[in-house]
Amino acid sequence: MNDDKTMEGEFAFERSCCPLTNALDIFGDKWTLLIIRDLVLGKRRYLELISSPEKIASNILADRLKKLEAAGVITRQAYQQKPARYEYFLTEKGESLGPVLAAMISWGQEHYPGTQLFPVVRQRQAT
Amino acid sequence: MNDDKTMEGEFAFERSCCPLTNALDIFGDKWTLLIIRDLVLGKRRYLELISSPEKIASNILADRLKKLEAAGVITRQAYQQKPARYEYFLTEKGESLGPVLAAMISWGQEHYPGTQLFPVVRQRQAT
DNA sequence: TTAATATATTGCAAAATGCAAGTAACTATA
DNA sequence: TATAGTTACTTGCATTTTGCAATATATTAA
Repeated sequence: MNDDKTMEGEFAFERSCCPLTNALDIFGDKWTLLIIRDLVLGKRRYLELISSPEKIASNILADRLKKLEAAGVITRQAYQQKPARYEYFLTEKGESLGPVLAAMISWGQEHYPGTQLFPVVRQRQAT
Repeated sequence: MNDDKTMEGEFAFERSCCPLTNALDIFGDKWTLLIIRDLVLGKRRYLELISSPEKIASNILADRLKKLEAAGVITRQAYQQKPARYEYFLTEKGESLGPVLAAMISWGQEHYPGTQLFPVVRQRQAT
């Protein structure tokens, strides 16, 4: 494995000690922030996430949910047993991506006229 | 090809009309925003860009520079002929990514202690 | 003549992505 | 009872992207 993240001290970074680089190592791809967006909009379940208009593939969604949970950005809670069914929620670390989303949405709206954000699915709980 | 970007009207988007999605279609990967970061820090030339500690591969850098120019995020200017050598600059569209970088850097610094931004290479021109 | 510099391109292996189909454990309907 | 539907995935495989090393091109310097 040789996973540097288990190292101690000041050199435990995958690519560099740049904060931007370490952020991109978590969500630097075409799908991860769309999942975060959907959770911010109130989506919680697999079928809700997979129903977004970008048509994420099922295996990609499952992979990203695992990685985001491992990174501490989301958690999942079983809402029923037999069979176990889960809902996904943003952690505080995930919630704090709000300004990142806001900045990117603002940039997109400015430079790609005609784009518009999707409606909120469900009102989120106050923390 | 079937490239929707040549279509007219309200349906000319690759994946969806979401502003976040369209932003991610430009810089949703592990490298593009690092190039933007370097340009913000004052880097201009190929060797400067390729010398960053993340060790971007030469073909990836060339590919991203082409795509960013096509997207109107950067421009290049020859600083000499024989042989032609280019410097890369952010356009206004590229400069306006500042708040996106700032939000991501802030998130990275908050959640990945020990990260620190690299020093400015060269003072940028006032616009 | 040889080396160095700057900006790439090429070839190929490895990894990530995309698509379709399959699976498991139920629940609802005929 | 049998059949179909729901939800949350997993699997297999082809395509695409990435990563790494080597090569290319034009020029200047030693």
